[in-house]
Amino acid sequence: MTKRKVRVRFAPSPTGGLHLGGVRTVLFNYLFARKHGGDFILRIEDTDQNRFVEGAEDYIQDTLAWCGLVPDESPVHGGAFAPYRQSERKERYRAYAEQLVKDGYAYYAFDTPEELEQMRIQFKTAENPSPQYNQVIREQMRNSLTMPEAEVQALLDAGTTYVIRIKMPKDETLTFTDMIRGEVSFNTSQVDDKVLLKGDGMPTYHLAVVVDDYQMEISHAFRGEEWLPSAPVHLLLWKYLGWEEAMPEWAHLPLILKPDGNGKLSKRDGDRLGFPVFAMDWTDPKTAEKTTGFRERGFLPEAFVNMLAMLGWNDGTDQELFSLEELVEKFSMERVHKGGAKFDYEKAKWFNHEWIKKTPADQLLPAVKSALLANAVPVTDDIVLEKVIGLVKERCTLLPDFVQQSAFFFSQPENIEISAIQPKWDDKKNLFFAELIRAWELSTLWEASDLEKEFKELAAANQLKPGELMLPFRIMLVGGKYGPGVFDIAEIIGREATLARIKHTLQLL
RNA sequence: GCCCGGUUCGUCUAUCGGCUAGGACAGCCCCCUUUCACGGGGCAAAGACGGGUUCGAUUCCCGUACCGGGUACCA
Repeated sequence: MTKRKVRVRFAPSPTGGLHLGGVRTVLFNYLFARKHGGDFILRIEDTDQNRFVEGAEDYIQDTLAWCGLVPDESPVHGGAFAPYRQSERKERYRAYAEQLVKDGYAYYAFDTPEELEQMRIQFKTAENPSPQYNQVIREQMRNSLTMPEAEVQALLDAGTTYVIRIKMPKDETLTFTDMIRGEVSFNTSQVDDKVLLKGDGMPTYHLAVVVDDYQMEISHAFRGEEWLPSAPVHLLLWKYLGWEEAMPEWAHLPLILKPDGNGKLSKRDGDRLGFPVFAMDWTDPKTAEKTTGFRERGFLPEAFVNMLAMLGWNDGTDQELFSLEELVEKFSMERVHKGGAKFDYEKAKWFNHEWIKKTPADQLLPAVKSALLANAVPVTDDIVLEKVIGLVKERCTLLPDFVQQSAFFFSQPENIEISAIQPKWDDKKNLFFAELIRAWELSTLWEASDLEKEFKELAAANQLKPGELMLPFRIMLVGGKYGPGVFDIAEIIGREATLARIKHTLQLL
């Protein structure tokens, strides 16, 4: 291929939330574009007016923004190749379809949906459960190949609804090179006469994708593996339209599969198995059905993107944690795996945990703060919050985990799990804490290390093992058996709160 | 059915003919920590099957099996 400016596109149909596989396709497009100094385009493929879903396009834009995969050109970002919605490009497609008819590469078909259905029933056999509108069958259908020219013209003049179908040649071998799979071949006799222009005047995907990729000067076309079977149609269209030289290079990405059983991952699997499939929350405007997304589950976009990149790609080393910048630098389509990958939510969580650990507390702060506020944790002081985050983040896998791990820093725990200490509670311990209160009321220092030293010295003086006292102390401050080191907690919540919590619990015992 | 694609530990994967088949997640055990984690150490776990080609195949070729995708006036 001649070297030309790299221009790639993500071309979703706005029919609902953006699924994992979709975001991964975006990611690979984005990485490839950035790596080669090219452009990343978002094009909305809304040629099926029956499937239009309110809000879906905004959702796609929001998802890309959240992931940090912002397009250079899109319906909202504009660009030199606007418009970027196929519905707004409608007028462009018909002329090409008509041209194909004129050149003998396509034809008019007047079959009604009922007639098509009847054809499928009529020709259906055990060996051929789904008959196609192909080189053989088309001879028996109502189209400009079988009907006299005058009749066709009369139908056309009368404004009869028709579609334009591609005329697949007989027994030709079509070969192209897929960047991931290498050479792939098809025999045209196995491919049916796909509809190019629908009865409502809108193009099908097949026509639209070729026309738009050509007009938008797309250099590389990446899409899911489910498109591989229709590649010969696209190949032929590029050829018939006379644009063969400008055809993009193709890469068909492997599918993301269900964790259990078989088949490609669907939203239903997430509902069934309890993990997100969409990037962000999505509410179906018609059914009001709500689906949770990775963002709302508490994933960091960095982790989400990192996880997706590793689903089918690796750099050949053992490295698994990559920032977006590193991915841009190291990504190559040739290293994308051919086989589908079963989605593993546990591994996805691991990525998030790793990213929470490696992200500095101050950068985590906004996300953590909103998670805490959403759960009625009264955070006011960002300085304190930042310290807390630094202390607890290694024990948080998802953002909401910060709620349990840090709520007690900001308010006295409501439930004190005294059952954890009561069985082994005695007067000696009671006395120890009474003395501890007195000692700490007077102590001039209030740092974790000093507190721990005093605590242990006092324990020794009372002939008690520090270990026996640590859990009770933790329960007093935290309310339960969790959280970071107790003396760190005491340092942060301060003398007043520490002593108040000890006293409070002592009264319960 | 037909067409296309795929096939390494339970899962994600490394290996571009030399392998005692490596890593990660999950699992199990130990240490650390008298919370829970983090961290450290260890165990267990794989080349679908059958033929070739080759001194040598996980790697190349063929067949079979299995899995996936497609087979719409949906993308």
